[in-house]
Amino acid sequence: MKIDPSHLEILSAVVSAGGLTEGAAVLGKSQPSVSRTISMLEARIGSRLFEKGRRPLRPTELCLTLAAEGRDIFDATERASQAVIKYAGGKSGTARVAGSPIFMDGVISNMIAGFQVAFPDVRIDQSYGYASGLMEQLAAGNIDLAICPMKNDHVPPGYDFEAILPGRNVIACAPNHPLARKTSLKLEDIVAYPWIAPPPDSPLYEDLQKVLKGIGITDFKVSFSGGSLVSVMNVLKGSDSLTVLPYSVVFLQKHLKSLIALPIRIEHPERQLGLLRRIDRPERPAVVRFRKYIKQEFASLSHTIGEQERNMLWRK
Amino acid sequence: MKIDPSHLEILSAVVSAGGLTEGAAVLGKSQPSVSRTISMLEARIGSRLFEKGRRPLRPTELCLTLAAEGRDIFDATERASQAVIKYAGGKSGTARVAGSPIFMDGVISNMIAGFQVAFPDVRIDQSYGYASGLMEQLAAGNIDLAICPMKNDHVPPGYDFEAILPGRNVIACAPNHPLARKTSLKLEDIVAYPWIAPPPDSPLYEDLQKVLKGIGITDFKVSFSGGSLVSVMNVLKGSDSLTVLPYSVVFLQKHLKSLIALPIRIEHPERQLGLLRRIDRPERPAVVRFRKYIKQEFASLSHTIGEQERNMLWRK
DNA sequence: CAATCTTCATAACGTAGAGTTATATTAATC
DNA sequence: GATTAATATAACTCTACGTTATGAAGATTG
Repeated sequence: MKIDPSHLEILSAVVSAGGLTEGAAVLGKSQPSVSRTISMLEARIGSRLFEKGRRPLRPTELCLTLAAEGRDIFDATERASQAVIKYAGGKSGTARVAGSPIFMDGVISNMIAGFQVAFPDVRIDQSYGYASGLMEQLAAGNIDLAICPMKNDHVPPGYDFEAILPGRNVIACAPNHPLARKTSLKLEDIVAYPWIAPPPDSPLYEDLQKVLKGIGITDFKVSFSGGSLVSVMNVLKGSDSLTVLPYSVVFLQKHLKSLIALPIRIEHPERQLGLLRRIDRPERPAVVRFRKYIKQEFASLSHTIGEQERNMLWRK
Repeated sequence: MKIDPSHLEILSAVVSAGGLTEGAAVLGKSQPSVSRTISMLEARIGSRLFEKGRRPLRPTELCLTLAAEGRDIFDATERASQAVIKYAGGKSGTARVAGSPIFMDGVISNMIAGFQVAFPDVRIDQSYGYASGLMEQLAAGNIDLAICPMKNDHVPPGYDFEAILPGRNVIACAPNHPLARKTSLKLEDIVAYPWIAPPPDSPLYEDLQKVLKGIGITDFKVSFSGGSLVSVMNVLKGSDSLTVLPYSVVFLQKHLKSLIALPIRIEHPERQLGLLRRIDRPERPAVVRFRKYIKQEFASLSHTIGEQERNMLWRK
């Protein structure tokens, strides 16, 4: 015998409310509706649920047993509703995000930490990639959001791009670098030092070349290449090398005293860092929440950088 | 947002079966029916439950959460169904039974013990009373079944009476009574001993008088009256008293060596012991089961008594 | 890569049942 | 016995579930 679970829910409401009228009120239904539902349930199970001809409705033993199950069912649907609300509000679920390694490690992962504290039930799946690969992953539906530099007017069709930070690179070195102590810096000062390069397929590698060419250096020595941010920082720290990194990355490492930017204004790429996603694929709530969180964090970061900026002297 | 619990059940079936078609088969429904139910559920909660355009249907995270609740709901309805089946089969519930004290204590309670072992989830509410009171209790709906002596052709309208044992009384005494050793008993032998009487409102009290009058004793001494069976037996054991008791009661005490019947055939009442119930009130399954159990036990008891009977010599 | 297979989605339609309001019954109370 | 309060019934509408038939699309295979 298959019993309709919602009938048990109704039964439970009637029993705990202490009557048909009150039960119907609790359920937000009319009294006759509930009355008939109970009658049909009685007919179906072939047993009375309430003693006949008793006016403060008296539940039978079987009724109480069934009502207890009804309560369980009510609780389960309630939990389900809450789960839906939580999910729809972006407070649970998964956001799959990918981006260029240096950015993810140097900036995004710090932001993710804050997000996790605020929304512990949202799972973040992070992976790495560069623009073309990221777009493939987006198209294939393997990731929900890409964080990468892109020229604002070069966004391919089918994608949406929100700029969150102007592309801006700096020459970076370890805080104990000889040049860090110099008060006035000349271009000639930096040519003597070896360079560390990001992985050759990274857009930063291209930036490095352009930057050095821009300041007149065509022949430079790359002493290390291919590492992730942590490796780059470690090598910088243990040597006199220089490198080119996004300013935001260096900025966030500053208080850790592991990186500083040399006050030389260099050519900045025309790209902007931004959030890339497929326009056709509906965003899951957790992704929306994560994306907005990241946008807000970057807005705040931009502002902080802007503040600091005014107190600094940059050489061209 | 109110979610229909049966939708969650269906979702759970689809998820655990691994597809719409299999899920529908498990549920005993057609595939389009299940398909549409899922679609409507998705529309109602505003989130996908299965990833779009994936052919081995892949549940989303939210879907798995809801399916887990669906499983709980399924389990609850299953428990409810089992409870109904158990109840309808008379294997759970309550039977309220009442009867004359001596019978209840001496015979019925022994049978109840066996019933409880066989059906531990049936609760027996026992109480005491005599014919008129029992009928009132039946009429008021306070008890389901009365066990009492009644003349077969004197059953009042509205009641059903099933005879289960002919009324038959014996003169009983303790096993260590002086008369117990005598091989041949004469009526004159018993007049010397004091008598114990049941409560004055009991039909047994009337029987006692008739019996004694029947064997020519009009002037007898009642040394104790009003006790229940245990008190009667205790008094018998500690004195040389005699009493009149239903043969079935004495018979069942025999192996306990606490009572014996004197082999004197006395006048038996025209009443029969039987099961009395209201004809208009539908019997709950547990009551049916209990009543049939008692009938069967009495049939077996009758048979056993009949066997013993043939090997005994009764004096008139 | 076309063909095929499998599985899910959609369409169309009948019906059960859950909702409503209005009203009749009935148990409890004074 | 009259009154009151709660439940049952009636009559009707409409949602939604069930069906079968069929279309569409991802997966698989030669």
